[in-house]
Amino acid sequence: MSYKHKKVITIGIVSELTGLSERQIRYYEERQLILPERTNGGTRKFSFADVEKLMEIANKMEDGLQTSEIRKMDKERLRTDTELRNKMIRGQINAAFNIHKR
Amino acid sequence: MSYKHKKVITIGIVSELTGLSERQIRYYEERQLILPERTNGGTRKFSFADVEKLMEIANKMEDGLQTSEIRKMDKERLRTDTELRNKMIRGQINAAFNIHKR
DNA sequence: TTATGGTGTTATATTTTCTAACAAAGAATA
DNA sequence: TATTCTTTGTTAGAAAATATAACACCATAA
Repeated sequence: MSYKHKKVITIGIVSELTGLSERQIRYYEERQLILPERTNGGTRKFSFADVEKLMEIANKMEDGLQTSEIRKMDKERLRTDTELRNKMIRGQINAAFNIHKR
Repeated sequence: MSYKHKKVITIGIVSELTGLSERQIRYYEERQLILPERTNGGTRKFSFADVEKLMEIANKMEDGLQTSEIRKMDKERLRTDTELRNKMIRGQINAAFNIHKR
């Protein structure tokens, strides 16, 4: 996996990188906006991608959005991304078949 | 700075990523093979580049090298790299002057 | 107005990390 | 060979970092 997505950063460092309080970070996890991994002992581990995500969340919160709205946007984003990916895959499959058809 | 070089990983995670014991990692720092940063409280922070470096160190140790020899190789590597960079810079400067000379 | 959302703060427990010291096995050196 | 040095494990105790849970408070939504 890429360095960007590897979960290796503890919450104190994430707090420094994002400017968010640990309280806020834990709350956003509770609201399912981020999903850190855990050590065996239960300590949270975040990725740089999580850090980026948290900065986006901070921006949206500043714009007056609620966590529930952000959550919905995330889900919607996932849906359209998945849809697009599937379309592209179907396109590739069709192309592969058509090449050999004529 | 790139994710690869940002110092954000604590020693326990580094230990997991590299397979080295915390004792070994601290010892290699003592021998100046790596230079982690510190939090205000004194906790070490490593980068992915440090993790890569540690894997190289592990290989060299397996080959029977001593930390002092690895240290020398590092210094030598730094020397030649610096030398090469300076040569290239001088080359660029010369090229820039020559272009305008004729 | 009342309920919900977001965050700070506090308390207490647990986990993680730190340094320092001692021991031991193997490698290098006198 | 005898001695010193290198590397690593282990232990102990302190300090730092993180965890959860609860309470309070203000702002905003319903």
